[in-house]
Amino acid sequence: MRSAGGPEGRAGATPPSGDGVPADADRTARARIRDAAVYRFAVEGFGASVRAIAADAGVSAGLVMHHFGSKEKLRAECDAHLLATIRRLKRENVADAAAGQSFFHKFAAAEENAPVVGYVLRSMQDGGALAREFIDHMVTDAVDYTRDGVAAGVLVPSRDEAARARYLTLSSLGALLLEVTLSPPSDPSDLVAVVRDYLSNSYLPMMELFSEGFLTSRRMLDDYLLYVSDPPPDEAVPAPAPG
Amino acid sequence: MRSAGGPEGRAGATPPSGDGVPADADRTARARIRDAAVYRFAVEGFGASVRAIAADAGVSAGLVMHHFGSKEKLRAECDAHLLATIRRLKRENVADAAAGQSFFHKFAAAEENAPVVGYVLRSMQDGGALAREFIDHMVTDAVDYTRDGVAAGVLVPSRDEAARARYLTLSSLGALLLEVTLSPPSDPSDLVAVVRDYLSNSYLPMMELFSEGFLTSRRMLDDYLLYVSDPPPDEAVPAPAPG
DNA sequence: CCGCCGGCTGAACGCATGTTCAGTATGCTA
DNA sequence: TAGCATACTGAACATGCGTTCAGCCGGCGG
Repeated sequence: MRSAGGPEGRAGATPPSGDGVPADADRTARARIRDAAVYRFAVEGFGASVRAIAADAGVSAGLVMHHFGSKEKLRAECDAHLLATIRRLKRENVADAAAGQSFFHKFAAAEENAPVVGYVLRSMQDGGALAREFIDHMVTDAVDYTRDGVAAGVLVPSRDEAARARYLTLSSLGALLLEVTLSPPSDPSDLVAVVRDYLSNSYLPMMELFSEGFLTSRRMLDDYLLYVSDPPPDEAVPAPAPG
Repeated sequence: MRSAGGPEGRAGATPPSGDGVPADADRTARARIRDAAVYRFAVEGFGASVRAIAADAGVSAGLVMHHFGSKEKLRAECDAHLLATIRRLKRENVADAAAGQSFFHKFAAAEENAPVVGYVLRSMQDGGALAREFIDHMVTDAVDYTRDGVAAGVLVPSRDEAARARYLTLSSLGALLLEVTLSPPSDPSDLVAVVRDYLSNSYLPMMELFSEGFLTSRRMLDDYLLYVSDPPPDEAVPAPAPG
């Protein structure tokens, strides 16, 4: 399919593609490959074959190697591109982001960036560098948001703000990751639907927990605080789990 | 290594292995293969090769096929075995399990069942049937525990106990999964150390959240409750995220 | 006009995988 | 002792993978 230098050849490839966002056919093969890779990686995970990606982009497998050198480097470029996209989306939405979760909710529930969400989730499954970076960003943001919230008096202060921010972020993202992994959408375009369902199902318990707590007494917390302020002599590390 | 019918041959294989828990060499090859598979799967994930498993068990790859038919069936048997193990451990510890988390904390922090924990985490990463079953069990248990806790007056009641149990379970397990995926132990035997570190780091924020909540006012919760009791006419599904 | 260079293909290579198979050794049964 | 089922091996097969390579084609500088 698509013999080298056919009727249209790589029309419009060498000259700058011109205006705005070009249609799929009218773009650099390189860019098409990258986008196809993002999509395939999001849908199938990073085990997706170079040949499948190449087929999606309408080129040969050899060309992928020609442009990117190796599958690993291709993935690295996808990671970089995704990180840039996320940063842009974040910047665009920072205005109406009130709480830490908020950005992610809006972001993940938006139809148009299903591939981005899928890719990030895959990266989390994989433990890649992107996931680490993404989560660090989320944690940093959460620290900022909670600081503001505490200052404004709408959030309860914590004895260890950093630990709380990390805990809340890991819980939110981890739960979502687990949910999506457990019941993956049959059609990848349903990803956002699954995400939205999960978010709407967890909203009530989350709000209850955030507003009313879970334990009726402070005893376990106080016990723990007492415990860490005066630990038993034979143990350096605070504690695994008193309860 | 270990040619067919060497000096010791399959000594003690056909006759019942006799008493108690036999040493590694003195056991059915079939059992050795299964255990090696559990270990490899836990350490490397389900991409671990049949040859590697066979080598660990000290047999040829062909024998694995002879006993299990296919890699898939081998994994199915590992799943079944793990599920049985988990149920046993649960039964043994049900006595001193007070809260929903408690069992899992003790279970995951115990040195001896690192392979079990690793295998379950891998299964969650993979989205396999075992993970679904395991989590369903955890959720069911959480429902029971919270019912008891609410009845005893130590836990705040929820407007949707099932949803809360699921939310709490997915959050706990998801966060742990994410943490381990993000910074996997270099030596697989360090798994429980990583788990223990994570648990001790999240204990304070968790206790704070459970005891003191996160939001200082009930407004968001009340808004949501008002919203679901009288939803806007153009929308069937409750809500994605008001805030 | 020529030659070159870069985008691009299709076939091939090397490797790892799951699986098959013919064949060997061993213990049980008759 | 003969025969048979079973445990087991080592080589081989088929497949899919990432990657390499010789070569085609077309635009562009001389």
